[in-house]
Amino acid sequence: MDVNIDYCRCMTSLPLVESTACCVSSGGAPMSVDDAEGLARRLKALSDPTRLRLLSIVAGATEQEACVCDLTDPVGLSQPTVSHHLKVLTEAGFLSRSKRGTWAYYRLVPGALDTVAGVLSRQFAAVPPTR
Amino acid sequence: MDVNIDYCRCMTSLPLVESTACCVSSGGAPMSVDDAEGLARRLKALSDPTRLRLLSIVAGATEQEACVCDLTDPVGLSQPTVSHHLKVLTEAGFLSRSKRGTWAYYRLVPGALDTVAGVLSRQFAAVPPTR
DNA sequence: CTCGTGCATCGATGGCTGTCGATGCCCCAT
DNA sequence: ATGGGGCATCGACAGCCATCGATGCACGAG
Repeated sequence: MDVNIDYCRCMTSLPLVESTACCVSSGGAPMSVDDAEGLARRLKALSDPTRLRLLSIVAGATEQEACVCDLTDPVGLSQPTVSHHLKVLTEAGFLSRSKRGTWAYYRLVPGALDTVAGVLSRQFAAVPPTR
Repeated sequence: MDVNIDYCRCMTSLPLVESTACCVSSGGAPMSVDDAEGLARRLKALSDPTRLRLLSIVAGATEQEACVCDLTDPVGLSQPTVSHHLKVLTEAGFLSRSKRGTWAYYRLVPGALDTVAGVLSRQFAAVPPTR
């Protein structure tokens, strides 16, 4: 809001005189707002110590599968809190949930973490000054 | 707090009777609390759409370098807010700051994002049931 | 020296979020 | 049918955070 179009004064400064202007011609287009929000939402799901530990426990569990009762004690939090974190991770696409009998089993979604890691590596690769 | 050691009843259930126990023997040790907090802190710095866009603008800028006045208009936020975000990214180790004259130039710290991406890929690699 | 400019910091504020106890639902065993 | 246990949801609450205007600081230009 209040997008004051007064673009840095880059366009009004003399060329070749870099010491009097802080111009950046931005070789590549910046990340789109939508892409940024999507990636940020997934990263936000990962940016909690408890959730990271839950993921690592599930990843290291037998058959890469764990139910809620397996997770409350290792992380030392209440069952509602653990359920909440698992829901966040599931809605972010990192865990899948399958209910069998009275238990709800969570497992890693294959490739979900690698996808985020790949975006982090690629999206922000510094473009060498070859252009 | 209140670590009630009542470990799931896994150890008290009969072996081979999987349908009456939700046991998980957890092949690999879960992520340590310290590691989880450290990674979570770095991911939290990345889990904001504005900060992701700032990183991408810096990455795409000429010489991979940009000052604050280059960044306020593209993201459409006030200068104090942009300064705040840049500080967060700098303290998390993703940006470096160098002041030249009146301008403060920010640039990507080489390898910082790749390190986080690598941890995400490796730390949670599903251990195949080979043990 | 003085003025203007780029930037960081401060204080305030509204919104989000991690946590818990209480509760309700569903499924299984008896 | 009845009881119990696993789990999700609800409501509440405290702490954190993104954002802003105002202010202060440092540096360069005149």
